[in-house]
Order: sequence, then structure tokens, then C-alpha cells
Amino acid sequence: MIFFSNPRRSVLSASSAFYLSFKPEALMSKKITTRSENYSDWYIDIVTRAQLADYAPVKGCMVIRPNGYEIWEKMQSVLDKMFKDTGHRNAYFPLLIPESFLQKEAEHVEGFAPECAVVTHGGGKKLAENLMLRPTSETIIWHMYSKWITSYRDLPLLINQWCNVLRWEMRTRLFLRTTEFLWQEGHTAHAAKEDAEEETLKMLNVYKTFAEEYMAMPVTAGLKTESEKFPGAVNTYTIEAMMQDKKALQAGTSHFLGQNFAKAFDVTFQDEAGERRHVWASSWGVSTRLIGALIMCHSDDQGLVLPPKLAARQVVIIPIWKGDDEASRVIECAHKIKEELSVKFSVHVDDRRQYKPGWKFNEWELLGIPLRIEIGPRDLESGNVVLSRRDKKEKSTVPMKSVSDETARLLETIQKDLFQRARDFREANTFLADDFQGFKERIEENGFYRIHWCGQGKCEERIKEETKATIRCIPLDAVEESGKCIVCGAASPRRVLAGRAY
RNA sequence: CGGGACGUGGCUCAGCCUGGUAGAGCACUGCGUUCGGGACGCAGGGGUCGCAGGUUCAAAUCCUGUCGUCCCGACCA
Repeated sequence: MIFFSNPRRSVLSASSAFYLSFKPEALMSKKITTRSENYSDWYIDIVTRAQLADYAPVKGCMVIRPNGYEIWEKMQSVLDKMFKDTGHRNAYFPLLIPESFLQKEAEHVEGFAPECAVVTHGGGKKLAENLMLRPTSETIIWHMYSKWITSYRDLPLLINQWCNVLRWEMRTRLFLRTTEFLWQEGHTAHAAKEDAEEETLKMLNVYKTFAEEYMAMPVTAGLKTESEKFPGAVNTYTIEAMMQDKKALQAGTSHFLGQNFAKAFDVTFQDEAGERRHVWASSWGVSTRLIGALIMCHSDDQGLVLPPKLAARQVVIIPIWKGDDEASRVIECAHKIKEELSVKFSVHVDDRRQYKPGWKFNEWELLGIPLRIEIGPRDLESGNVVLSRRDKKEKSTVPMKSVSDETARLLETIQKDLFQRARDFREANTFLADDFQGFKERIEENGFYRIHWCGQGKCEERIKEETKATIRCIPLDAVEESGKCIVCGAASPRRVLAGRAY
């Protein structure tokens, strides 16, 4: 039986609720709340109507449905390749971690203990030692690393794992913050401090590349402040993105762990000189939260908008007809085009007879398919097809002969335009702020603010209390610019990025 | 965990105040007509009213508890 750290009920009550709240397929019909009406409702509508996820019977948990899981699989395959190309290998560590492991690193236990779920019973008996459901795997991994690492020849050790983790969150939101979520966590061990630091930044850069080139989502890479860093890290780096409501979202993190875990778990190696030393470490992760980021970055009031590089289905072909013989001719042509395009793209022909074309247009727009090809009797006659891009309400008529080239060109353009538009939006909503009072007023409209900050925790705390904004990061590309802290007026060497966040 | 709103066919909701045979629209199934931006007709199927107690001859309706979702605050990827 499983109890959580604030034990209120057993799993038994949850399982009876399962049958009662479980509901089969919900079909889309209702209109989506617009972003201007209510941004939160809009987000929930997109996730549920596009059938990306549904609420699970357990509080804070979600079911990732095929439409959503498909996106995660795409993300995984791209990232996994990037990890392997940088020398990492995958492994799997267990879900259950002895409670005592968490205690070994002081900051780590303080940070994670409150949000841990704990298993107290197994096989009908109380356990000798409680087991935690991993909130992150540093402890179990470093326990194992201490057995595996003995020589400098064992280093660097570069391991990644794809898994689920559990954090008992107070307020949850589909994809953005759920009790259980899927992620990847890389854990590396190095002989030299510089190697671990380099690794930390290298992986941060992998995330930035992924966000910008695949998700078409511009991000700011930077260093987290002391109060925002990962419990147990020396430094935490982040990529921060701006959502369409002008709030910040932390999309990925990379930590330089110093020797904190190596010391806590006694991970040492002999160097070339035969001397025993502690290893240096990094860890880094991105989660299914990226799906939430993707939605909030690009989607509109019609539904999901997917960048071509992450769309499981990139092109949908809608045949249009009157009468049965016309139908068979048009559908045949649609499949021919599909075959031609399938060499390079993933293509779907929607030849369902029970829906009219207009209905299908709306449905596929809801699902975010980047490009739609419409083909009807008029096109058969003229030898053309109509291409309609999802990101803009633009249709073009192109000769059937060049459909493959045009598709390639358009998908590439869509990918680029999505990024460009997101970047323009971010730039248009990023401001310099030098006066605290003005900042406090302006922040009501969200946005990013580049402010001077002296580096003191108490000034950071005041910003948080008076504006509800946080210092998102100290951008890596921040230019040297001497100024005065927006709160206390003390000297500041460069501007930091602040804003309200998810 | 505090404040607010809400749980009734798959979806959106009415019915509840004043207890007495569970409803509508959409969706779904069958047949026919339709088909270039969310078609129409006819005929069907489907709900122990979130859950558990209680009051009552009788509870979707009244009472108590509980679970869940959304919004607003304190914690976080």
C-alpha cells in the first residue's frame, strides 16, 4: 500500500474512483475558448479537444493520449539522437529509492522531501525502510556510480535515462505541472571540474538548439539565481521561453553539481598520479512540460499549431467530391499524391465519407497538422491541388507535378515562420526597466524585463513579493553594462531577465 | 492547505429552491439524399444524476462527509 508524505488515504479509495470517473472517447464539437477571453481555459481546451491528454482518476495525474504521446515520441527521438551524438548512452535506474538515500545531501533532502511520495508497505507488511518514488534520480544514480567508478579511465561516465518521476505538487496543470511526468535525466561524472562545467553548458546548448530548431521556440539560456537553483547543485542553468500570454516558462535545466553528490555518496577515482579524488558531476533534464510549451508558444484560437519538424503527421490530404464515381477518382488521386509525398513526409489521406470537407478542415486545424492538401474535381480537371498552411490562413494553388517540391518548401517555410513570429513576439514584449515603481506597474501586463540587480537575495525577494515576478535567469549572452540595482541602487555589472512565470 | 465556482448519457447544460415515471441540443448507430470552410431527413441506442453515509413511504432534488476539476493565493520542471 502506498501513502504519501501527507497520508490522507490509501490506494483503495482511488481504485474505486477509477471506474466511476473513467470515460471513453470524448469527441470534439464545442468551440474553443479564445486566448483573449481566458488564456488558461484556452490552454485546457486545446489539450482536451485536440485529445493530447485527459485527466486521470488520481489528482494531478494525466493520461497522455496518442495525439499527445506522438509529440513526445518525436521529441524523444530527436533529443535521444542529440544525446547519443554527444557521447551519452541510455540506462534505466529503478523507480523506488531507499528513503535514507535522499537524506545524504543536505540541500537535496530539504528541496525534495516535501514533495516525495513514500511507499511504507509491501506484500501486506510494513517495510523496514520506507521507499520513495523518485522525484529525480541523483541519489540512486550516485549510489551506483560509487560502485562503478574507480579509475580516471572510467571517466567521463555519460548516462541518460528516459523515465517517469513523481512530485507531489500543490497545483497541477496538464503537461505544465503534473504529479507524475515523463522526462529524461542525464547524469555525468567527470575527472576535472572544467569537464563537468563544460558538459553542463554543452547540454544546455543542446536544449537550446532543440527548442529553437525543432520546437521553433526561441529561448534565453542563462544562469539561475541562488534561490532558484536545483537543490544540491552548485549552479543551475535554464532555458526560458515566453508564452503567448507573455509569461515565462522554464523549458529545460542543466546543473553543475560540483562534488556535492560525489561527496555524499563517496564517489572517488584514482587519477594518473595515483591520487584518490572525488568526481565532478552534471545533471540535466527536459520533460513533457515541453509539450505544454509547444502549445502555448504557437497554437491559436482554432486549435493546435505544430511545427513541421515535430508533427507526427505533417500533411493531410482531403479529397473533395460530388457523387460516387467522382469520389473514387478523387480518392485514387489523393492516394497517388500521398505515395509520392510519403518518400519524404508523413502523410495522411482523410477519405472518410461521413464528413464533409469543411468539417474535416476544421478538425485537422484543431489537431495542428502543418499542411493540408485539398483535391477535388476542379483540380483533377486543371491538374492542380490546393495547399493550405495551418500557421497562417493562406491557401495556394499549385500544379500537381510540383506538389512534392512545394510541400517541402512550404513545410520549411512554416517551420521558419513559426520561429520568426515567436521571436518577434518575444522581442516586442521584452523591455528595459530601470525604475522599480514603473516596473511594478508595467509587470501587470506580463512580459520580460531586463533589469539591473545587485545579486543580493533580499533584493530578489523584494522583487518577488512586490511584483510576483522572479528573476528568470542571468542570460549567458548578457553584455557587461554597469548599472544600479533596480531595488537598492547598488552596483550591478549586467542586466538580468525578470518576469512572471509558470 | 485557505478563498471562490462546479460535478446529471461521450460533450455542453436544464431539472434541484418547493422530494413523487431522468430531459434537451450536439455527438453516436442504421438507411437515404448531400459533399470546394463545421449538411439534411427518417428510424434507433445510451444515464443506478461524482462517491459514501443520513433524513423520508419516496432523494438528481434536503443534510453530513468525501473525491475530483477549474479560477485566485503560499510550493515547483
